[in-house]
Amino acid sequence: MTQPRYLQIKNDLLDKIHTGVFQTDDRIPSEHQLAKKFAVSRLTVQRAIRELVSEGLLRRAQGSGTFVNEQTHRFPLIEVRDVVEDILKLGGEASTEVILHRRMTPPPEVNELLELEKDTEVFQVALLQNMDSEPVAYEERFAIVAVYADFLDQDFSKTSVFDYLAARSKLENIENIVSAVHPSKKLASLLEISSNEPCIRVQRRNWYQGQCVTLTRITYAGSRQVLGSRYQPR
Amino acid sequence: MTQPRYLQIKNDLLDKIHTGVFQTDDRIPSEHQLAKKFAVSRLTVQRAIRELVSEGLLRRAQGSGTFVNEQTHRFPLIEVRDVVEDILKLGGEASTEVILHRRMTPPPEVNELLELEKDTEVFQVALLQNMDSEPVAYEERFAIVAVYADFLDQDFSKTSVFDYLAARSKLENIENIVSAVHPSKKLASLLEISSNEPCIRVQRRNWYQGQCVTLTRITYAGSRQVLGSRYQPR
DNA sequence: GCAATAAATTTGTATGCACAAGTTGTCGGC
DNA sequence: GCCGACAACTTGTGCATACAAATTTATTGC
Repeated sequence: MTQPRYLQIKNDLLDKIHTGVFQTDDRIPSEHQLAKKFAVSRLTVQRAIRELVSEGLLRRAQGSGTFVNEQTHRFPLIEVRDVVEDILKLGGEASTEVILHRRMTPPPEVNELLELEKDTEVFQVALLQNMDSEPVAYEERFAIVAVYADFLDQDFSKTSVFDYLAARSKLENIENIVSAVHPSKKLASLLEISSNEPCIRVQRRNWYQGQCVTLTRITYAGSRQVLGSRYQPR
Repeated sequence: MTQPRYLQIKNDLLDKIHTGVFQTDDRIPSEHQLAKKFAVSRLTVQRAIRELVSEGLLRRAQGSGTFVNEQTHRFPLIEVRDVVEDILKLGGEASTEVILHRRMTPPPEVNELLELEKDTEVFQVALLQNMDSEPVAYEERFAIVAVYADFLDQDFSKTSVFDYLAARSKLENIENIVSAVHPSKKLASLLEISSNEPCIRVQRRNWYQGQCVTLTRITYAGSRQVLGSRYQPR
């Protein structure tokens, strides 16, 4: 069982990167040089390199060369799915209660996050996610009117907001911020927890064509709620 | 400015997947058929397909065909890096204080998480991560003695634990759990926060050869600390 | 010395071909 | 009816070659 040549080359490069023969920002030998060295065609070398580029270890610039990226040892800590999806996976019965669903002028704090001018109107939807009729998360979303014109026509107790957005694939850049907070009194009562119970809050912003188009804040119901993931590296 | 042909093909396939022309588990036309349809060489089609495979949208089986994967709309919410790395990126001055560094018999609760027999010894290290001499996170790690024999020889105030583990590449399966907690009294005093302040806690377990080999718990110092990421889909 | 030009280098895209290897379905023989 | 042999199909790997496009380096003209 011999390894394909492009894999041999890929592993050789990988090794040189990991052992420090190639340092960050070094230029690696050109495709032509590598092809000669390994006695293969340029295309075979290119395949090895392209895979390493797609895996983020190398970057290349036409006319200039191929360079080593900074090695950051990063891997996904959590992946975003729909809350409903998560609940269903756990075997529970999910239901969604629509608390708010309207057009409004956001408070200055939200305005700032959405990078909007003053008094611009946005859509707002607030949902309470239940599992087996027990609240698990409070979800609040703001969306730019101009981008999501049919927002108010949606029935978010059936279609998930996530699906609605994903179907339009208007996600260009996503920022996620996770923090721990105490819920406000109103939120505590909605989630049926003490206002002294620590909660995870996930704030997400999506950009489309350089503009922030949605703001989402999900607060999970206290310490009985965790976010988890499993991941196989390589 | 015309798009490369392999991209045109890729986008055409992407579109057919998103609009449901190709459903989950459908077999898409063979490379030969697509090559004929688009009037390009097989390699050009192959490149489009290979990229979609590496992005997880398609899967292929030699001799059988190329199939559509389930579309899960998932993307990384946060990525794990080293706390020290994070701090350095923010521009502050990072330092690490080693609180504990020893061999011990873990309490039953840790024993269970590591899936160990009673009275098995493990290495324990506890670190306090500082930024500009202000504590930002408390890091507690347990490692199986048999796997990490040279654990105690490491100076974790210099080499990060993450690097130590990554260099040995003994990570086969990783589980992450994020929760919100109140710190214990001892922890609150170490982190110099009130014990009523909500904190993010990340618990990570790594498996190697089917066995859980490390357990890590990082508690971030209260609400002045958040986890974030930015991500470009596609 | 400086700037425009030209040449060399390097990656980007694409074709056509060839053979290997795995999978599936068909056809015969029994 | 069942099983093996075979053919057809599909993906996997690989070569030689060509030209385009971007960048860097060398050269030329002033």
